[in-house]
Amino acid sequence: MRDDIRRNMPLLPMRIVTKLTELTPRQIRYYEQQGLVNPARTDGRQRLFSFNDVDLLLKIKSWLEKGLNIAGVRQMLGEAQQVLETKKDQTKKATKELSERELRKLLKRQLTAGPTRRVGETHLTYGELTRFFRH
DNA sequence: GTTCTAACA
DNA sequence: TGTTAGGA
Repeated sequence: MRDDIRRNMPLLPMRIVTKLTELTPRQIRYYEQQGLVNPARTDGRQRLFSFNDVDLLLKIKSWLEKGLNIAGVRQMLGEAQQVLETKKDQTKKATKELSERELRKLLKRQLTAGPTRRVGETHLTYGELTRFFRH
């Protein structure tokens, strides 16, 4: 699979990735700190992202927008990994289905757990989100 | 001009 | 998360 090599080739600097993902450099660096992504480095300090990195950042972004926290995203990534390791073919479809299932599970788990929400950004309130689940 | 790390009126 | 300081 030569295509994988291409997708994993570190080519994109911060500025490009911020435009591609609509994320701030601060957010991207923070996600890296949390172990969600691990972009390559140039001379030892500047980050270089691959197209796969960008894809991953977009997934992370969508998950966070759906109400997951960092821990939730980690679990989603773990799920995706397990699926990839298990089913070597049809991974795309399998991953997506399982992810949707896990997403619901994680959301409910987090909401039941309590206020893990932060002060700053809060589009979704407890009531708005919990009504999608049967209690 | 860009990006990096660390830190917080 | 934003923003700023101080360097590379």
